[in-house]
Amino acid sequence: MRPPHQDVPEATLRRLPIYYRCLQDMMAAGVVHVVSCADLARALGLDATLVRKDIEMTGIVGKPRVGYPLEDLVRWIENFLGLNRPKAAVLAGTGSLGSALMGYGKFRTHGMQIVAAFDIDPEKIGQPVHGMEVQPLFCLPDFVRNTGTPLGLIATPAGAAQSVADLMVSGGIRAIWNFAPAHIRVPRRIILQNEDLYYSLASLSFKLEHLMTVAPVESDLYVKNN
Amino acid sequence: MRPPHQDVPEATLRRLPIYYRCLQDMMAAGVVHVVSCADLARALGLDATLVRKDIEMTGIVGKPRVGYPLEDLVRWIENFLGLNRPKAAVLAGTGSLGSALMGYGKFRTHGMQIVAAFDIDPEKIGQPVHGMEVQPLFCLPDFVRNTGTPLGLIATPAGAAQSVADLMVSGGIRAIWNFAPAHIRVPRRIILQNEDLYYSLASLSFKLEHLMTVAPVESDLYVKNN
DNA sequence: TAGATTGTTAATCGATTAACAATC
DNA sequence: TAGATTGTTAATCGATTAACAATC
Repeated sequence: MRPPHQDVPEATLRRLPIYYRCLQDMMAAGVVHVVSCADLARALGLDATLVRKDIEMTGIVGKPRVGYPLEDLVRWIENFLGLNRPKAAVLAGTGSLGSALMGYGKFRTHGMQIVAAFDIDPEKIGQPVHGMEVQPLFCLPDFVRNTGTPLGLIATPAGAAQSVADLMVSGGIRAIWNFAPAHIRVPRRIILQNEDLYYSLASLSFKLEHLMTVAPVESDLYVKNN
Repeated sequence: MRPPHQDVPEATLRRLPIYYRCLQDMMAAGVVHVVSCADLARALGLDATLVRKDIEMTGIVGKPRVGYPLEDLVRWIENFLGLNRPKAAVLAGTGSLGSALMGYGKFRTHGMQIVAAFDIDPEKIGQPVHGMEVQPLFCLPDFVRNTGTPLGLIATPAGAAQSVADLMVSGGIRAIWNFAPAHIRVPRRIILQNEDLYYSLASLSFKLEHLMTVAPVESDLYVKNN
């Protein structure tokens, strides 16, 4: 029962879900019932020691010479990440993106359940979106307070993001998942995760221009001359 | 004209777009026309030296004692990341997410333009989505080949993601931006960027359970006892 | 027993931070 | 000139990789 549960590196936190999906796929395939770090590393093109360290963070104890029982490992990661304990979430903004988020049915089995949706547009308020009635935005803080909802999703236009974040914070939200293309500021105690497509696009754009040329031989020579 | 344009750290590539947006906001506010690394660092809660190193990667030369002309800096980052040279992109999958992506009008001014949309559903083919006629999926490879489109977006269900990726690769795509919740494999030369919400959700879930308690004093004592 | 794999400790590598010299 | 900020080099820190001992 080793894990400190503190200082789990961000990088580990990014990789564990990848292992999780890969292991689930293996389980679905049903070919093997035990998996070693080397197996996982090979499947994902990673270093085996890195995989082992990551997996150790979950606290599971494996069997030398054998590996980890596939199903056990899946459960440990699931439990470690909390994917089996869905967090309630409120959604602000029911445009195309917000609506798409509500349609992601599998969020519930992956740690989150959207329990209410809010919008400022009178035309949308009262209308059902994916079977849930849209509520007026000003009701959001009270809803968060009264239900103790820990997580808020922002899927508004950029201009509204900061004020919506403030509303969430005023209601006592603990974490914000921001999909609006805007930089928002929140108190230090709030967990903020930005899912900004423009940020992703920027690095993709760079790579496409610069990294992409795994150049043919002549060009390689040219490059070396620099 | 210093930058190697090779080995730009991933971390730098993630932060530059953040600076870019912040600087644009400053420009819009119009209060200042010159900015120092310390200014930027303060605005974003980062270390000033870190900001300077990142900015140096773009190759811009600043003035000691003064800083960087705001507009110049914006242009340098923009040019460095290639945001001013839109890349053509094809979209596969025109469900709610794909449709939302097509609706992101500002992609064009941020490095990407969706030039064609594909789907396998006969009901969607031929229909317009955001003013663009959906084409049958089997036409995708030829389209990519004939137009030299460098970038492919996958917004299909998980089950279809790998085969769509294969189609894109067969057409000669150079980069794939994958929004489907699935692990896909591509040849090493292809740039692959995953935008997997389940991965993000997993780390958010963990933080919500474990990191969130910036605990009151008694709890702090308790934690120390571990 | 022999050998493969885990668990753990040490070495390496890269990114961040700190220190300082150059300069407007 | 004095001082703030850039540009650059050195120190620190953390994550990855390598080495090895423990174990089934």
